[in-house]
Amino acid sequence: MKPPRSHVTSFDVAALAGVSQSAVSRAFTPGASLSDEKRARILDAARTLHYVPNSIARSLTTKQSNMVALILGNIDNPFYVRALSAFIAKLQASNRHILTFTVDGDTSCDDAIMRVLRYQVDGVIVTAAQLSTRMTALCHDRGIPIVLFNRFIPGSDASVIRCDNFAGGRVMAEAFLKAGAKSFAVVRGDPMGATSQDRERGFIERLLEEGVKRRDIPAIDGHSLYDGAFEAIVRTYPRRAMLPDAIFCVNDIMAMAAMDALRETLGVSIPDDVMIGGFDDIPEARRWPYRLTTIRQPVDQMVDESVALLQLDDGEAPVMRGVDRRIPGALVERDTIRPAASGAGKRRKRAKS
Amino acid sequence: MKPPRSHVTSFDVAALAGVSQSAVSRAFTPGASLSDEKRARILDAARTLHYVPNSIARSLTTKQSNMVALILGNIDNPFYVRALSAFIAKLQASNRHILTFTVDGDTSCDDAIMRVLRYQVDGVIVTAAQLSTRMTALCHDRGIPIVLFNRFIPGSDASVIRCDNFAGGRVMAEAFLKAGAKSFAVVRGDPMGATSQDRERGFIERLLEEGVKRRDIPAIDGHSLYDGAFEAIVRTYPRRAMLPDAIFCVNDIMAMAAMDALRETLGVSIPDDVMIGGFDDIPEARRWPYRLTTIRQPVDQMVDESVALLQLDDGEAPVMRGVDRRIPGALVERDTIRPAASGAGKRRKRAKS
DNA sequence: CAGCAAAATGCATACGTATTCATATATAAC
DNA sequence: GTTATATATGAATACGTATGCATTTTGCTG
Repeated sequence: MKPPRSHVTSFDVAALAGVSQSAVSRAFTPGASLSDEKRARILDAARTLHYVPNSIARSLTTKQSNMVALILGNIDNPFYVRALSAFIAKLQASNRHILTFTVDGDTSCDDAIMRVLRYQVDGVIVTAAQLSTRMTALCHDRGIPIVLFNRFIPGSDASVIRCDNFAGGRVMAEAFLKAGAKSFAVVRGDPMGATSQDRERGFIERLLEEGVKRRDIPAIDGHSLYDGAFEAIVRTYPRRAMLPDAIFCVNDIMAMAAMDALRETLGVSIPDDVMIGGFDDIPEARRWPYRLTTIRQPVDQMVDESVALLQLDDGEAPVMRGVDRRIPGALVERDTIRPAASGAGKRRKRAKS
Repeated sequence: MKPPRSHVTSFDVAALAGVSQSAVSRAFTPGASLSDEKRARILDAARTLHYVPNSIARSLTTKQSNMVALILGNIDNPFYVRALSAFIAKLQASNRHILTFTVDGDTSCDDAIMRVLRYQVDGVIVTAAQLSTRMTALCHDRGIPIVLFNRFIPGSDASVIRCDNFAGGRVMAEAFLKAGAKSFAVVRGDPMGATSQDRERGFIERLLEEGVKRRDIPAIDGHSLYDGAFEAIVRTYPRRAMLPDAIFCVNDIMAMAAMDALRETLGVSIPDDVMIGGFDDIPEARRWPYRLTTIRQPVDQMVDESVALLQLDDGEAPVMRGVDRRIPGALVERDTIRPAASGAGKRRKRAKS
């Protein structure tokens, strides 16, 4: 029925334009030495033949695939969707192509890397997934740069770009203290993940300085999921009297889950009965009925720096390793923490941000 | 510093294992004729040399890149994130790789297709983006199957898999009618998009049958965005008295926006003061405080059928064209439409779904 | 017009694998 | 043991492009 994939090659175009195949190749290579007249004739011929250069063949000779692998876990968290979106836009703008993988329990990140290596990708970005140091070594052997986005793997020499989670945790504690909170709790994500740990540790450190006892800051496991946090909150606080003054959730989806759970099951009022703090500043956080006070991760800047670290434009540069860039986040004050001034005041509408 | 990308090739492995390069190639090709003893020796050699087959070179000879392009617009809508996630999982499971593109106003879908064609992808899936018929022709010429996910482009012979949007609209109207609604409004997305139009048309058709006058069903443009719908609702209903009995939003994010807007600005109670219907059944729709009654799109089934239509496993099959598969959605009854029985009753909690 | 640098062009080859074809070896049938 | 058949193996080549090198053409200076 259909012609068996009739491929138009640079030779066909060359024949039609009356030039050599080399000339055709040069016509599609910016900066190559070729007269304008000939280039025009070639492009004309290419158009009439519907010729499209074959990137696969190109990659074979140049050893540059122009592809970047993006390995993501936990796509349920809107923060990583936001990051994904930013990565795609950024890489697409520089004419790069994105090979996307998702990993979870079943498909380990190492598997994904192994498959990606076959494609000679120019770089690998890993977000929200675990990665063995053996794999980073394998990538580095082959000269493939790899950067961890908001992940830290002890003992690995992979580069990492992350928000300053520790400092962010401290800032959140400070905000609670200023608002007059005396009792606290923290809802953490993956108890083994560096991201969750750092935020929690920063938070606790600041409270300890204020004389709060460590055992008075209970940790609740929300597993970085909406449902996980919702159920954990319901289980932990069956009665309103048990609530602390302030709950720090190490990311926004869990904060939203906590708010939903507390309002639905106990009918509590936020921030009057209990204050809530989040982390990430996902788009949903600013919406009614949440208007969540949170720490904003500068996603775009983090993405920019991640891509820059790949050094895609300089094929000869040695791969960066061991970089650990911590970018500060910023407190976004909305309606889930009482304003500092008013001692125990009424809820007050704040300017939209 | 670093060795200039020392690539271990099948020749190196062949030399170490004392066999020909052909044998190495066969060792990595399932089903190839090769003795077990030799295969084992080759795999051993490959392991010690850290050899990884080069898929680029492989693709060049086989003309099968094992890559599928995924072109997505409107990644702000969680429904498409959900679809993306399903596509990745599905394709990954069959050892396929995904080339991801996002398009919006700036980068048109046609541009993305042009870039994708260079990579000899085995198939293209387009979700939530416009596409010229010229491009589908170009793909078909090259034997590349292309399927539109929840899009319909009149005059194109690209295959499309979509939810039965028209029928879904009718079902939603039916649900409103059963609940006793007498006045209506519809919040639409892209007024030119077939998806939005079909849902709206189905909805209206059913109401016309009931004697409702067309001019009594005002359309509000929400642009398929949370913010767009929020503002449109606020603008359209400055006073509670102006509200209809029921508002059908052609997708869930706009329904959530409508609920947020109405509750925040007018303090209305849903479904007592106004009933809301959505479409998609995104994960957020079932959460408190929404618990949205909506039409569920069977994402997984739609994704499965889309991938099946690509016929990736049969390189010789002629590309399917002109298929238009409409998969029915299902009404998910939650708390934003009053139960049918109670004439104009109190809000009643329903079982979690 | 000579002389020379710079640009333009074509030829030939490399990139790393899959696969066809021919040959060698093992297996089966009688 | 002999022929027929299936299987294993290697040599050689194709896939489509980029690029180093040699050669020709152009442009420019004196």
